[in-house]
Amino acid sequence: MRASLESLQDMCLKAGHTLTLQRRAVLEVLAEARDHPDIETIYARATRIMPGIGKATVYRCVNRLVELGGLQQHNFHDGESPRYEVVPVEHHDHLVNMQTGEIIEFCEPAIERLQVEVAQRYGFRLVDHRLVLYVTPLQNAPDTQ
Amino acid sequence: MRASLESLQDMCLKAGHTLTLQRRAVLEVLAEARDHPDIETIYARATRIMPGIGKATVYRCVNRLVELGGLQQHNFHDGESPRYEVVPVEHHDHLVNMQTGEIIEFCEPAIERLQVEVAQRYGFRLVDHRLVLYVTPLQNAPDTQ
DNA sequence: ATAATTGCAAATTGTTTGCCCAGGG
DNA sequence: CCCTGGGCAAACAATTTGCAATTAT
Repeated sequence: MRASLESLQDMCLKAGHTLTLQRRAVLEVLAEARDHPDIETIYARATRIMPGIGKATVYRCVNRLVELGGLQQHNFHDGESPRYEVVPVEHHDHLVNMQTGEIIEFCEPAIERLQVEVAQRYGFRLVDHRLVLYVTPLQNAPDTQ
Repeated sequence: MRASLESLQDMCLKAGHTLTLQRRAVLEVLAEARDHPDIETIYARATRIMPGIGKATVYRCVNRLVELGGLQQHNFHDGESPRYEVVPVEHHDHLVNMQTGEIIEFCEPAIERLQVEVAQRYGFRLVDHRLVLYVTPLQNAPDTQ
């Protein structure tokens, strides 16, 4: 479950932003994405809804959403451009299938609890975290680089 | 515990690389760093050991080390340049003090075990993972390291 | 109306590459 | 000596910004 298109629009309006056609297009793309797209992909999809939209506009819109806290930036792959995901209502972490690039969401409460514990052990309060598991399918017996 | 300067030098020699003065400087910087420096920092430190070293040389050397598997790249902060760390002998994860930027290493075997379990639950084999905890001091900042 | 926003192109930033010379094994 | 590798500057790629024209409220 992720934030709806309406809640993203609300967020923009509350921040005093105008709901232009291009902004609507980007928000729609983001709200419907199930695959953690990068800017290039978001741009391509937004172009289908709003032909002629500029890439700079997409960058600006995405960055604003991130600042507003409605969008999360991920760095799943070193050296590649960041991926984006509308902040989910219920938290989850990610599993990256290195064979296909597919990204799977999961949540393991036991891990979440342990993270809080570790932070406390060092005298801190856990504010946020990133956990990404890089995996390969079990049936294949791929390399062990 | 991390790989020693000597083991890094060995790694380069075995790969057929020359141990030039500038390479020695970068390796020394990396072997001695305790703070996950970025390229700019590595460059600055290497300059003190080997004045006149070019930034391109630092990039080349660092990238080669990463390819050889002797150096790890981290993306602790979205939008900032990557940080580097000599591959540690024993695995650990990281805790980022958001107040100071300090990076603390930790290892929680229970979390490690659960990660393998989660991967299997989805039909995968865990190849690698990234876990970063973003934290703030509870009250008074205790010492670590 | 009027303040925000767009598209474009130019500017930045971070990183890589081509080239020709220098130094390590 | 040969070949890797260094410095420099130009090339690149990704992202940001300035600006005049445009659009939402």
